[in-house]
Amino acid sequence: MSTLTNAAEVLRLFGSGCHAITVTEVGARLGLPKASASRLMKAMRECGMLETIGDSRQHRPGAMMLDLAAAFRQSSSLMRDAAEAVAAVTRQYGHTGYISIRIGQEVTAVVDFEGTAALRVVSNIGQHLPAHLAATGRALLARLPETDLAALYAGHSDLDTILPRIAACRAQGYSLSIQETTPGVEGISVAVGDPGTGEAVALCLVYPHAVVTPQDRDAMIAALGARAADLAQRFGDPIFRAPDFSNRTTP
Amino acid sequence: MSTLTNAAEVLRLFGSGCHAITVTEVGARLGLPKASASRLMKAMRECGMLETIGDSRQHRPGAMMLDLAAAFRQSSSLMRDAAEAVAAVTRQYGHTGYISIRIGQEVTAVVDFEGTAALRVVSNIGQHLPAHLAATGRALLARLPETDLAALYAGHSDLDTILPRIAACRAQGYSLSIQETTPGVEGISVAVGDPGTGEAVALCLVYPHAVVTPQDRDAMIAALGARAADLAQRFGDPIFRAPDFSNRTTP
DNA sequence: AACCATGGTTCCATAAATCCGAACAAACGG
DNA sequence: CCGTTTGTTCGGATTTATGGAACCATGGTT
Repeated sequence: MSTLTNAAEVLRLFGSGCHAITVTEVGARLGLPKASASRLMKAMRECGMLETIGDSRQHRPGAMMLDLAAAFRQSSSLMRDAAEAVAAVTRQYGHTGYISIRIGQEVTAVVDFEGTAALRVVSNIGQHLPAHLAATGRALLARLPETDLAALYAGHSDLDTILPRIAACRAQGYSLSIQETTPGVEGISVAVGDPGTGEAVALCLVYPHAVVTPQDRDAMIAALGARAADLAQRFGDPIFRAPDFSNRTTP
Repeated sequence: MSTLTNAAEVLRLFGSGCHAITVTEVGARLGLPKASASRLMKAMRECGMLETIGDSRQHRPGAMMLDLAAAFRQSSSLMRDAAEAVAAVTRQYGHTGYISIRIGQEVTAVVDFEGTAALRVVSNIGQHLPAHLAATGRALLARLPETDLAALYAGHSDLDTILPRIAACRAQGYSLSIQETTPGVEGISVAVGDPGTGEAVALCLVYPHAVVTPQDRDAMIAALGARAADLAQRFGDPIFRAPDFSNRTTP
């Protein structure tokens, strides 16, 4: 089914900052003759997968993607309930929260809740980060058996630092990110899973480093952990480990 | 391109509460032989458009839809800026806000911002409402020339009530919904457009009817209208009309 | 254990769609 | 207006998609 594959490749070009694209660009990036690119994108327009922006030559994903992303979120009880839990913590503390999932070596945000606090965080839905470099990613990786983790990162140049860091996160029950992905911003994350579906999500809060004391931070970790523990009990997650403050690191 | 059309039809089944679907259901709903449905969905799984939920037979849209929805939102300066404007009003008043777009006779939400107030609103992204029955829809319809509006609703059974209602909304510069789509909930909406791309979005706030006084409501309408006016000026919207309280109705 | 129903997958000959380069059309900028 | 760039259409050979039949997997019943 080459047409479907080509269409998916076109759709996959939208990411990493690419919100709109022309026929010529698609042809160049996918190595398609311009006639093929033009015809494919015409067909994708006609079935709603793409749409043009006004009368311009720029194409973007079609509006149906809003429905599809919503259906994806709603398809999982775990994601739905985790989102509710994070929303509640966001309301409680006023900081931005979100839930993330892992896809291979990357994490991506599923839904976010903007806080009322001073920090304005651009939504990171649609962004993919290396999992080991983000609090959410580390929390999710910590759920993997050692063998699976080693296999996932086999041959990775930073293997020496990744494995111990994830192990520390696993022992601690949460992960912390200090100015790691965004200057001035700290993030805390706890992951929980559903053995019935094999899914796992990371619950996360982000806040400005400068305005949150260590005591505040611990309170938020505890709140996030309590919500996650509730989810873990509800879904019967055998891997879940509640945050443990007795051995502090920044994994 | 029949395969692409079929794939799009499969994807379009996700909506109106359908978050997951099996091969047999797809075959039945699209009138496809089960062999065709099976093969099509297998190909869609392989290119990431669909994924199964754990080991079950249930299929959902693939996670790539999160990226595509984000790209859709980011592809439009108007949507981005309108979202920021609504987020600010949500923070200011604590009520849930969102922006919507119109697709034919329907409206759908693009992005929402959950408030801190008592009202817990389930995200309506992924829901489609008849435009004329929603505040956002009426605000957007009010932007259409009379002839376009009449053509859009030609033959509609409620034409006698739709046209005057939209006209009233047009005269007033905003629309109001009182317990119309959700019991106990009121919504206010103002629409603004970008003549460069031909796009229009409705900015909207929803709040519990019981806790918001008419004075509060007017203040929120004014705040939303001021933000929309700023957008209208920035994008050069010749149709925009600021909220006008001198002739109150509930259009 | 054998059988049945249900849901899903694979096979294969035929039908339909796709492909690419060339020709053509449209849009843009000087 | 003209030249350049971008995008679209055409058509026959090639590739892919199709549907019914056969097969497979799973769970429940006798």
